[in-house]
Amino acid sequence: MAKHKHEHDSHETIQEMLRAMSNHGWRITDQRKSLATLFAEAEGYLSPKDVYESMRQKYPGVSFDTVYRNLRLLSEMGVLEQFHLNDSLKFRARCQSHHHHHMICIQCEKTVTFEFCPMKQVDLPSDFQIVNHRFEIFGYCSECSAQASTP
Amino acid sequence: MAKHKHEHDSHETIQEMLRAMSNHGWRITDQRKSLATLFAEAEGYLSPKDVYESMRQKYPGVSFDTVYRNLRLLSEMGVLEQFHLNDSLKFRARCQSHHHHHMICIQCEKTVTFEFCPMKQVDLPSDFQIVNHRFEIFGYCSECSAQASTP
DNA sequence: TTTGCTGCAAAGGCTTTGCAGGCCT
DNA sequence: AGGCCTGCAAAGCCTTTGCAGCAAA
Repeated sequence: MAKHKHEHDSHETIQEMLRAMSNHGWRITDQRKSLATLFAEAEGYLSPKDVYESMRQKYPGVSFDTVYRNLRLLSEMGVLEQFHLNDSLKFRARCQSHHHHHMICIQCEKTVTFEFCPMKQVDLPSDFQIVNHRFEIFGYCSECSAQASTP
Repeated sequence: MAKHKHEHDSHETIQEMLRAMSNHGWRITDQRKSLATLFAEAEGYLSPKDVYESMRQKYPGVSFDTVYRNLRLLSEMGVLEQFHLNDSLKFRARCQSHHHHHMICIQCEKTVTFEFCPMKQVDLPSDFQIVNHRFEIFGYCSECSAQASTP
């Protein structure tokens, strides 16, 4: 049941991503379908290399520059978001639903969502013109801390 | 008076940085003195290139790899902190005094400190083991927004 | 059919590394 | 005097770009 729900969500996400590309006048190629599928099913962050390796399994002929080109295009379009984790660039599907923040596991790099947003509480000098903000909590998710405590 | 105070702070910071290096058994070279001075006096973030350009004025013979080596060593030691701004790596002197967060001007890259920390308020799942957190607010500082509104 | 997209290859940045000589301690 | 640090040079990533052929619309 949970599994079925997850598959449904992934399928929705894939369709959304492909629709977004189409709306921007982009062509839907096999490579881009692979890319959409990959990010819709990913639970954490993916590096360009991760993306290349994964795509190559389903689509052997893919090249590195195509990966980079599409990662960049999708990021500029707001479908993916970039993030620097351990000094290397990573990507994940941007959460389109509503505003929230993440806890990020520094071991497996999976993310856990929470609703609290500090911007509602913070009191700031009025002469600073706010554009956006970041708030992330780093640590070990339940699975990784369980592993660490059973050596 | 304010100027005098600032100079005093810079001087303190330089001494702290040099002492930290010395405590770690590192040698105090002219290049490292330049580096310490530069970061103690900088108000915002500096890229490796910025650092190289600035150091070269006071110390013409400096090389790029020395800049990188020392930036890395100082970061690992906790004297400097790294940050990705506009997709490029930047450095600044880590605030040693007390815990706080920053507003960062996306134009001039200067930072404004504020005391509010969201970790006191946020309520999280107990099975996530927190290690650290980031909270930054991006926008235009008073000077840059004033410039923007007078074209 | 018409562009846009891809793969190939090569170039371009940024950062790191090996080495001999010089400087800090 | 000894060993760390530097500058030079070159290599090593990671990422971008030019180009001809192919594929989506």
